[in-house]
Amino acid sequence: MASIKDVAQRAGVSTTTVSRVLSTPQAVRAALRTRVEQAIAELAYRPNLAARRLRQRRASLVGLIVSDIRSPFFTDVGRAVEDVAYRHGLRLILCNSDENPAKEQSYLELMADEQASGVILSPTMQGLQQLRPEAWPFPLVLVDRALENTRVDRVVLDNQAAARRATEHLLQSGYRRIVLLAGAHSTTGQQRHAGHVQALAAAGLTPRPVWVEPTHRAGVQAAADVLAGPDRPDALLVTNGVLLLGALQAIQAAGLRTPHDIGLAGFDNNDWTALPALDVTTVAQPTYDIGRTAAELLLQRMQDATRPVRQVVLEGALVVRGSSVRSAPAPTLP
Amino acid sequence: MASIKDVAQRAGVSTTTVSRVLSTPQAVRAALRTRVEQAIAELAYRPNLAARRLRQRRASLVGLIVSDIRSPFFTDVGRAVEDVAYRHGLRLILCNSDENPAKEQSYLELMADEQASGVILSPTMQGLQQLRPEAWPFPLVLVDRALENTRVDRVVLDNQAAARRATEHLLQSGYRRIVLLAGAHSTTGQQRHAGHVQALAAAGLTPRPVWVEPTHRAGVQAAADVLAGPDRPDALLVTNGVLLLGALQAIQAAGLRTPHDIGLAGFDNNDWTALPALDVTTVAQPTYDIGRTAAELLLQRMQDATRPVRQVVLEGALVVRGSSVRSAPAPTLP
DNA sequence: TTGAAAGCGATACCAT
DNA sequence: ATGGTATCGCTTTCAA
Repeated sequence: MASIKDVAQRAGVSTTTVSRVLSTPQAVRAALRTRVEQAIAELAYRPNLAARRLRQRRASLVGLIVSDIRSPFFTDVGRAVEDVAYRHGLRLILCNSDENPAKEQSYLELMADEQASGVILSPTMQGLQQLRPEAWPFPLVLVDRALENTRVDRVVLDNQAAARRATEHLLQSGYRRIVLLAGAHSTTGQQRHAGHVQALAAAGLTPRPVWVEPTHRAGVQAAADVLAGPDRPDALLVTNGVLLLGALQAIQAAGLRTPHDIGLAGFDNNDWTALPALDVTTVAQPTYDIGRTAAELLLQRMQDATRPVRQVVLEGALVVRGSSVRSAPAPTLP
Repeated sequence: MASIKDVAQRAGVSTTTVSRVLSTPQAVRAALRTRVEQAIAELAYRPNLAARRLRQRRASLVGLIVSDIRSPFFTDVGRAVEDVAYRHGLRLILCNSDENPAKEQSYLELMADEQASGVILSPTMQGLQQLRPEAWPFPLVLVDRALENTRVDRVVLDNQAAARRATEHLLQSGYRRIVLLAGAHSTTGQQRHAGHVQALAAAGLTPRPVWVEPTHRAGVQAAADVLAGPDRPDALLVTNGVLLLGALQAIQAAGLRTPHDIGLAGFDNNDWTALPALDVTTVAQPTYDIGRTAAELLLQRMQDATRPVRQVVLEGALVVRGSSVRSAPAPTLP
């Protein structure tokens, strides 16, 4: 493995010059620069990152810690972050906390140990409550989930508005006994709950939220319980894609059909929701924009640690499909 | 940021002793060790990984480079690899090549730059053809995709047998005009094609393979073309989960119903395939086992570079559901 | 069992 | 514009 010394020797210059060719080429005379570049090519030299980091005391590397790597939402966000990072010569390390606060903590420590230049985090609820951004040696940007009073850059969906619109849509379709399946342990679940309650209140209706662990299994079980219980709802609104699939599974297992027997709408416009046989109404999130914006916020923060904290709020788009639209229109409200 | 010097000073020992407490605690007298450990705790000391790597010339870190981060197959594999790596004090870096040979190459170089201890790779076809395992400074284990004659450890599915069984199942259900939608640019697609052809040949039937880019869009398009073309097939077999969803989309868009109008089966037992309204017959892969085995092969190779190359072949399980079973049984073959 | 000191490979300061 | 040299923080001989 060739080192900077070997390159210097071969080019007949000092290691300093080689280093400069690598970092500030315009500071080296063209003739010398060419010789160095040739030596680099001939030796297939690659700088030792460990040595560089040791000296510079930071790595050209950003971390993305997500709560569920399987979610298309986060893979899309990840792709956007990677695109931006790559264009700025930063490497991306992807970590999956799996909704586990201990794992999340461990990955944040990994990032500190690796001397990451910055981290984008989709925190667990517990992690968010304990989060002390200033305690970490890197700038932090939150995505998807955040608390109002946390003093840290973030980009989130207008969850409340999106849930309100989805609920209003269900009401307009004539559904009245709506149950909300809300993902537990996340701020998004709470905010979507708030928007849902808001819309119901405006219509003079009482909310019926059910809080569910954000797993497929739990989604199936909770939906099945609700459907089998007393006063079966005439519609379900589900606050994330995983639970939405679970709810649909339970609906079909119970022999019910959307939109007639039951209305259905939910967050995350995953591929399968568009299948004609399912045709599920969803709230589509601007996933790529979310990731791109988060990466940009991080880059700006890396350049200026003192700039004011920014929150970017993006809008979701309601994709109306057959699962929430009854052929016979509901009677108009008074 | 406290360094090993600070710890040594506080504990009244040399840096050598601190280093030993960290790596070989039993080589330090209990009394001293306790003092050092206390100093470490008081200063919240964390070793500088860059310095350690620079000295040791390798990182306690393994890479997993997958071709599609969105696939549940790879996220399951990733989880297994992470579990094993974590238990052995190794960190995992997850990379997504996105079926792009250039990205794959770039990530392999990243791993070399990071001085990774080992890499698990699901290669693109082009990457596989050019792959020179001995050219990398780390041991390599292939998952999911491999060529017979590559001299490298690997763990793969018995793709041919699985495709043969799936095809035999379709034949037993009475389907005769079967079209195979096969993912292009992958050894798995080719091997599954081979198993399919084998089963058809045994039944005296002519294969009708269609090679498709492994994206959702391309899957929809290809299936739509096949369904609208002359001599419409009576069944589709699809070699991966992404294309399977696309095929189902096209089937439903064409107003066809499984299993009567058309039979359907495919690889990857993704969550949505179990929805009663879809009920798609699939080949389930032992994803966690694949990941665990790959990680174990890598660890063994890291310990002994000279051990013979091993290939582990795992079996898939055919999950028969309604999409491929006609209510009226087919006439028995002669 | 413990410590002194060399050295890993790069960068950054200070000369020239 | 270029080079000499100290230095980043740790591990690893080697000696005691």
